[in-house]
Amino acid sequence: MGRGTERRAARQIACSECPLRRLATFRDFSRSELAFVADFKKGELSVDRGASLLIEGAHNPHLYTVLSGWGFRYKMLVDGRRQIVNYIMPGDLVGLQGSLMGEMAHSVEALSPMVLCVFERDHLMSLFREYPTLAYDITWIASREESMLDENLLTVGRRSALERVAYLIAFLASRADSAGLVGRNDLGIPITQQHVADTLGLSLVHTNKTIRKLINQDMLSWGDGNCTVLDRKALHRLAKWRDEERLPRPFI
Amino acid sequence: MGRGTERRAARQIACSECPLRRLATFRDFSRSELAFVADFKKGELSVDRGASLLIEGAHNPHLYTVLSGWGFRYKMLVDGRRQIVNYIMPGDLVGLQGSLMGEMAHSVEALSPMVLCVFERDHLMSLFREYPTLAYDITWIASREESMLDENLLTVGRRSALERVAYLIAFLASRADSAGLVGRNDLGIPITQQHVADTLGLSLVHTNKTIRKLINQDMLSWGDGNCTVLDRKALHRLAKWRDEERLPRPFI
DNA sequence: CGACAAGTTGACGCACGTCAAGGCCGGTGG
DNA sequence: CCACCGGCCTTGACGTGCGTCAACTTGTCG
Repeated sequence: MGRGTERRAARQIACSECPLRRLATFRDFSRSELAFVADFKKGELSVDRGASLLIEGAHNPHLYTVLSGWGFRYKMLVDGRRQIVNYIMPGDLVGLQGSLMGEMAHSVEALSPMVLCVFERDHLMSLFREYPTLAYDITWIASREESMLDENLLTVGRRSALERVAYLIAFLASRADSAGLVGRNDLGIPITQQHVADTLGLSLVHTNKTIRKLINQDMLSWGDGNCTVLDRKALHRLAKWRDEERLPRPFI
Repeated sequence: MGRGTERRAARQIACSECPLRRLATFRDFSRSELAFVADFKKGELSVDRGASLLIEGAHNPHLYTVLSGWGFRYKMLVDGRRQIVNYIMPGDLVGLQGSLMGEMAHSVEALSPMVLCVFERDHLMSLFREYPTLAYDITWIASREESMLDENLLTVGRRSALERVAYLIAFLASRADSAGLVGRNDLGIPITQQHVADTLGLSLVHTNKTIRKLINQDMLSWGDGNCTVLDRKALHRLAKWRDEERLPRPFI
């Protein structure tokens, strides 16, 4: 499928005991919804850091929900220029676009070891038929993705390099929060400066110099392929951040 | 609601006679689907060029489908920098994100006189409950929007100014095609160079110089707030365009 | 020990931004 | 009728934020 090892494991976590569902950020399911999802789930997929989950142009019979780990979606031009389009973390739905439209229009790669629930795309229609509330949730999730992309476009199109970096780091930290990735012994955001550059439309060198400025101002620290936020308020100020109300969100 | 006049008109076009539905690009409806949509529709909205349809931060009780005309979605930073995030044309759904998540995260403005079908967002859940095929369509539409945004991000982040302009014009021409806007006496794409600049993350002056290069190479022409494509292949080549399969698409 | 991935830093160049001025044209009002 | 204005496009001169090139460091893995 791609570089990096990968293996399919038998089901390890029952949906009823899904650790994500306990988090305050995610909405509760009715008993029957839970039963449907448990049946919808066909297995689990574990991949290493660097593994390709989905590849642009391919047809993939599966749909995933991230159980743990980080990843990113990206597109490439023929000559190798890469644009990271968004990041993926626990609770996110992966591969919906391919399920609906056939061919994937982007690739997905793991930033850390990941575990994903596997669903079959052929059963998606039955979800829509039998569980309108879940169908609504899926649309909600797609719509949330859309609004993240809008904001990322604003960032790449109209913010300066310094604002862009501040925004991106604050954005990732905020999402990590809401996905319940805080108190754990995860050391921070598992990205390299190359990822930052490819997300923000900057060169690696200029990205490095910009990050360094933020480090020198004690807004964040960088080490070992890991970024940690030290002064979130300062980042928000720099990035002209506007927080949105954060409602409990759905997840499949 | 915004600048520009605006008026609500009584229903003028019955869904069963919707001119869009006759186009090859849109999928056919069953009789009962059509009946539902006809009932879902609460009226029509006509606005002039320059009118604001939706405003960032506002709550709007409506959901729209574009019947005719062009518009665009945009976001702004506090200091006035503007980023156009996508364009809107016949057959597109407008305001879904606000319907699902409450507050609008972007604004929408008309590029030409527009007519829109008005739906009430409170009835969206009943659509999901009673017409899973329509719910599926809505999700499909959201997913299509997502893949357009992905591509726009790639453009703004990784293409050069010349590639960006070529890509954008080709993109708009292609969408206009598939929305059935060709043979009509519409003279072209109704945008100003300021719109192009705000879409591509460029300055107005540099945008102008870039467009001029394309005009001098007879790839397009510009006049009277209107852009016309003269050599689509050349634009595609320049933009490193990849065409996607174009399936019949849904529309509500 | 070499090889490679990730980060760092300085020197230099260019693609783009900014500033400034002017042209064209349709609309409005004297 | 002309005078004036504002929206849109155009062009030149000049400045700068970011890209490119190149070299070095550090850590890790074999």
